[in-house]
Amino acid sequence: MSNLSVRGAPKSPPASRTGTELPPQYRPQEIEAPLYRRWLEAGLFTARRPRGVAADKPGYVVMMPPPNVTAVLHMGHGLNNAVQDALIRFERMRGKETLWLPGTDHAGIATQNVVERLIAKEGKTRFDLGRAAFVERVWAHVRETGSVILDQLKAIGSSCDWSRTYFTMDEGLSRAVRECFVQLHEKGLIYRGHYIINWCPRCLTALSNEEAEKEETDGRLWYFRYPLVEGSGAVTVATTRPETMLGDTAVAVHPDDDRYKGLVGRKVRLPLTEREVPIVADDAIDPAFGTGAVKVTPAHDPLDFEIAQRHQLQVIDIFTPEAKLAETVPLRFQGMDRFEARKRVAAEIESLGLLEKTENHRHAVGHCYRCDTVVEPRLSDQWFVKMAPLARPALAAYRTGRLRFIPERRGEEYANWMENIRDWCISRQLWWGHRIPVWYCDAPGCGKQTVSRTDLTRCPGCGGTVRQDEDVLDTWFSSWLVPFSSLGWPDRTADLAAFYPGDTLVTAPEILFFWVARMVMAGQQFMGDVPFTTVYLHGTVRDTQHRKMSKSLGNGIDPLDVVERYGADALRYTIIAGMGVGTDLILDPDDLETSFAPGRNFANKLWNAARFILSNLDGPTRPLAGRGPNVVRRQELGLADRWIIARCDATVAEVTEAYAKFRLSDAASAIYHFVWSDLADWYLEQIKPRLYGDQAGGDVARAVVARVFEVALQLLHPIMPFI
RNA sequence: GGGCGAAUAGCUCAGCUGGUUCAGAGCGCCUGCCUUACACGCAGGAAGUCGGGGGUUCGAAUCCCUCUUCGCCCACCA
Repeated sequence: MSNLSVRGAPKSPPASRTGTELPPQYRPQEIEAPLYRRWLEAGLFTARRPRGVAADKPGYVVMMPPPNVTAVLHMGHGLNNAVQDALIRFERMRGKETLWLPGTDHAGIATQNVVERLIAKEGKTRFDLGRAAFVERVWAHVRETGSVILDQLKAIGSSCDWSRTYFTMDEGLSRAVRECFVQLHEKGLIYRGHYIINWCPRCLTALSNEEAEKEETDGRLWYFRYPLVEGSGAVTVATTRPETMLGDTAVAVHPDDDRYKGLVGRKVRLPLTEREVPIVADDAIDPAFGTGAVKVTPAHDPLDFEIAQRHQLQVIDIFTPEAKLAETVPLRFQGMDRFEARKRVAAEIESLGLLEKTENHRHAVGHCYRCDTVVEPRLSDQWFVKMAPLARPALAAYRTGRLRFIPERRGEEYANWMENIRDWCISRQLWWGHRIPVWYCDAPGCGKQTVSRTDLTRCPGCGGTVRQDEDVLDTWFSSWLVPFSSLGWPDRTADLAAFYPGDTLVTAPEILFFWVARMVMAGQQFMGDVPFTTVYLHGTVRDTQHRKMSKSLGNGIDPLDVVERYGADALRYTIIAGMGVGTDLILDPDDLETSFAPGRNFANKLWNAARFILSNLDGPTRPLAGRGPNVVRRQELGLADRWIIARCDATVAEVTEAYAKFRLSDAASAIYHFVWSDLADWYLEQIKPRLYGDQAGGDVARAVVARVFEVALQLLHPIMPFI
């Protein structure tokens, strides 16, 4: 907004406002929606002249983090979009061609869960409907409710380019997903493997490492004695999961551990199963933990699985997909829930006199990020993306400064993740999502596996019938492409040429790895450049006890409630003024009045200042700058006039810098103080005698106040666009 | 276990490169005011050993060390 200046040439003669009357009461409800409609009708948010086409106009592109298609607006969205809108409006006012691209995410697990709950009310499961009917049901739900969240974003004033709105399951974006899969496969970066993955026994699907959220939990460490098969004595192992001992196929010790030197190669008899399992030596064992001897359950622990591979151990899967005990365990345990089995196994071991002791033990346990169920490590066939080759350029982008983070420290988290990257499990045992584009030939003797951009009905090898992989892709496998798939990729569209790479990504730190980091990797891989150059990570909305606002805690605030009561401007001002760079926003769900007082009071103040000013602009108003006989000459300005003009210019500079540095709360408070303390409390009071006609200079005061107030409103526009 | 932040008025937080906008803002609180824009307001006011301790410096909320307390991210010690 560097082109704003009090003495700069006025865009429109203030005289045009002469005689305007505002209603005495500030009623945002009556102003905001009609104004928003006018903006839309005028097409003000539609990016028209892409970069390259009109090279004289620099661009500014922001990709909205697409909300889940079933989502309803919460304060997190409110904060996220208030920030984006402030940035996009600021750059738009600075004269850039802006694109703020909105969309929705099909949100595989989340949406499938929602619809499953819906049909559960009819007493049905997805299996009752069958795959095709269930997917159709989800589509129906999406068609019906999918635009709710976007309409809600409009209510808070978001100036998105709605003409380019996308959905991650649109035809075009689905094509992008296929193209991406095929290309990565061709480069050897996608593979199918038999590994231990994180499994949610409630959602019945694999999860990525990021989707299994570690939570520190108070647990227990049980010490079990496994008797030696030959001779007397026993080996004591320590475990946090007694139930898995039913799937043990070995005991492992460190090769240099003198305590067990003579035992390696011998066997123990596994209690409860009477299975004889070997004692093996493996470097992965930490002699310092527990007894230094570890029970090995290859099917249910990643480390144990690796040990099993090194020693060719038997692998026994003891769980069903629901994490109940399977037929591979003694009959009395079969069908038992894993936590019930934990108690039973421990109790039986104890009754056999084989429980040496137990200890309290705090450790991290994975939980499903969608339903919070304790994740079960499970051995299965899944598709993976080899991540190290993708991470290298993404890390380089950060190291070279091409990509930066606000606040800066988040960059180190990003780098740390990139440096320790692990392969990405992308297959999900769900029905809602992009189906994996792989077809298997059933013909005897062929068995060919084909990865294809187009649907197949016949095997390209033998012409036999094929069946498509049953699984769908991780939701984030479409999200990570959004910065270019939403612009038309893989086609070379004008939008893609014009708007890639974008500029700023505004999001919550929770999805730094899920989404942000992967977008950078995909951008580098498929477009040869980062998708954005600045990542602004804002804080979280919390209640007065600093708990994250959530539906389950019932401590949320409905932003639309706030809009209804105090207006979108008040909501937005409160959010932005209350939020430091990268810090959390604390609001009291039980006291909206107090929580939103800053915004509400300020909006009301502005309204009344405007009323006062407009009601006094009844005479012909003179321009402050420019040419002509009417222009206010410098000598005509009084001390107060010169002071408020100086303050206004200083505020313009301060606010412009604050916006440009993403210090939105600084911008908000600078405008607040200018309007309230300088303009309202001092200047407006000072000019009253002049305006009321009993002193000279009323026309000069009118000229000054009209211009100064106009500038203040312009400065405020990114934050409070309606007023 | 590794990495990183934060601690300033009752509450939420500014304070960016050590020094006259350095002890600030909003809310809350106290005292007056329905002064013809606004009581969602106006004029005033009280309120902080800047988490504790040590250091560097002419000078520290700000830099260093240390302790305490909260928080975040990462992690295959079962």
